[in-house]
Amino acid sequence: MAGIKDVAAHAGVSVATVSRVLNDSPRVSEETREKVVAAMRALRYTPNGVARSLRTEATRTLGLIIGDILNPFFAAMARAVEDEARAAGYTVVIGNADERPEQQDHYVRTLLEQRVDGLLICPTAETTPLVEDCVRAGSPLVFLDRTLPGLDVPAVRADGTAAIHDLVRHIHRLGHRRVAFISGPELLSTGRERTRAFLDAMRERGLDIRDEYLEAGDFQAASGRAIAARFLDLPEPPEVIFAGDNLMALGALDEIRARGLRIPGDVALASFDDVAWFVHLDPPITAITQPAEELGRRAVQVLLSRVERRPVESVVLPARLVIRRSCGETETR
Amino acid sequence: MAGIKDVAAHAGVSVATVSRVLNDSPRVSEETREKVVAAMRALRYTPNGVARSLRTEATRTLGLIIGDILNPFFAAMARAVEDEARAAGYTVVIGNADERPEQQDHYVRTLLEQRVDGLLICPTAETTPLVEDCVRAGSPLVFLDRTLPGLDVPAVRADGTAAIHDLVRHIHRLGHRRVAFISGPELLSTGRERTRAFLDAMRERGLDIRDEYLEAGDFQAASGRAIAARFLDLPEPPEVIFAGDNLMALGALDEIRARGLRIPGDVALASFDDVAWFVHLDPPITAITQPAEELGRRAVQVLLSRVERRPVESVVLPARLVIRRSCGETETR
DNA sequence: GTCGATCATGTAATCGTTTCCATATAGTCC
DNA sequence: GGACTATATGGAAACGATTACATGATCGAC
Repeated sequence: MAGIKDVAAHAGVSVATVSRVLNDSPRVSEETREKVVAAMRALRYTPNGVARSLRTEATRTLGLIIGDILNPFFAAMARAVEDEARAAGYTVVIGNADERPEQQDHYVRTLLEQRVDGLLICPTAETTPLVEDCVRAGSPLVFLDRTLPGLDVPAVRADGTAAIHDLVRHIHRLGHRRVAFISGPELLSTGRERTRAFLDAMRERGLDIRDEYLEAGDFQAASGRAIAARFLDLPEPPEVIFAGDNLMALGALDEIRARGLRIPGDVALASFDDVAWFVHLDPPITAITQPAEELGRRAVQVLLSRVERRPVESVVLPARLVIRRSCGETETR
Repeated sequence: MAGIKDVAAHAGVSVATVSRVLNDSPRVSEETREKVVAAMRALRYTPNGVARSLRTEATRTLGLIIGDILNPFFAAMARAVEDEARAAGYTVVIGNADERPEQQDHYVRTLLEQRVDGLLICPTAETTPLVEDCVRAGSPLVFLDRTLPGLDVPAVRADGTAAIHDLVRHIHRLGHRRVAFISGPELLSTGRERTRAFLDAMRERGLDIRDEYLEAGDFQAASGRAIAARFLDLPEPPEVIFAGDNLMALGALDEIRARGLRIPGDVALASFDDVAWFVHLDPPITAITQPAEELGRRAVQVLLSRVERRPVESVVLPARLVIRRSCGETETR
């Protein structure tokens, strides 16, 4: 493959000059520039980004380590990250951590070796020593969606507290009293936050929370289904099931359907995390929507601020309740 | 950041030796290896992949240029590509072409500059000169899901012909005669193939295809909805609407629901492309499922064969009909 | 006509690895 | 004990760009 030397020879100039036209330096005459451009075209020259990166210590590449690209919420964030990065002239390398700390570490290591300019991580449950090292070493790191306690890393995430309060009020006004929550893992900041908000909101409305109405899943569909089944098997089953993410809501939905129960007549359903097809369900599912795209975009902006050593602040965006029909139709009060 | 030189100095050996332990060369004594490993640990040495790539002319990186990561079919392929690549020791750079040839070109150019070892492309409609250049230059290229006519590039894709014949038979046996097809763009190989298979299958069963029952969308939800609306406005609307991909099926579903029509009583619905939530709909949607994960995995295998200069062949996997309830319950014949 | 400024261009060092070749040491064989 | 081989290590040249510094030309001002 042709290199800068070949172009220089072909155009009858030095490599320095070729490099200058490559980088749009003003220090080169129009005439020479044209000669060089012609030579590049003739030789089908493609600049070697690897060599350039070695010299300039910048790869114009961002790493994104994500739980699972199949989860529509993550997919939407990934998409936005990609768009925003491209707009800023960066490409992004995606790593699926699959919620496994060791796989997350694999990607942190690999991407660091590839010398990405910055790293966006949706951290899995545990803080790993490797991540701590990164923080200490000052690698440009930004957490996305979730945070890790005790680490001084800027984070871009949504806060569902207000939306959960709204949801509980909505449910309450609909006349429901017994509401069960399929929570997320206690180890994830998002899981903790949602459980706490739910409990607070219930207490605030004077609704008691029975122990058997609160169980933690793992943010995957199967756990949602199993927990919903246990709720429904209770001597006094809940009137409402609120799932802590879209996949567990899906699992709960399956269980409800499998039992031939009607929503919201027999049991109401609500979900944290909205996904496009909730609105196509019958009835459409009431859900809390997170601004996935904006999270992705903002995360890139924050990360690029860090990369360029500008001051950086964490970002918290509100989630929002979207009332549809799966909890009931008319609010009474 | 510490480099190989620092490690060498710290361990009291030469850079060559450090490099050898880095690459697991057998030509280094156990004693020295330990000294070097200790030095690496002490200095928190992270190998510089950029420098290594420059020297070895290999980046252990694959590029994946895809229509839209938000489309669950593409997301599933991307996920599989990533898994398979990781298993082989590669990372994946993803580019969203968004069905725009110029954006596809942007990524081809960028990834080529970054010297990815191979490129997986889901080509957009038109063949661009840049892609032709790549083929001519012999860059390791594999097409995924779609092909481009007249280019000698291995492709990994699904063939829906048999499944479409099965679907038409299913519909026919259910007693339906008037079936309309929302086809994909004529410019995409998948669009063409599905239309042709549908027409063939209909003819084979002696069903006539009225012109007004065949209209091409762009594989996006909005076009599916608009075309479904036109079908339903016809003096004699179809008994069945078959959508050429999952997003257009979604659009059609919206239109049907908006009109308060019942599925399959008022109009039946079927979709090319299955997505997880079709089964949660009421009624569950009859669909043709493509082996997205296997396509992704096989594509990586084929691409790596090319990269390693082993012989390469295109792969065609069958799509499969999944009968659910959206076309009717009991087949008569 | 000389001086200095400005501009276009060239020379060569550099980035952090890998790897070819050379070299030193030890071990084996006759 | 000398010749040879095997083994462990080091020196230095790549890889393909960027860039600090040097150089020669042109030009205006005095």
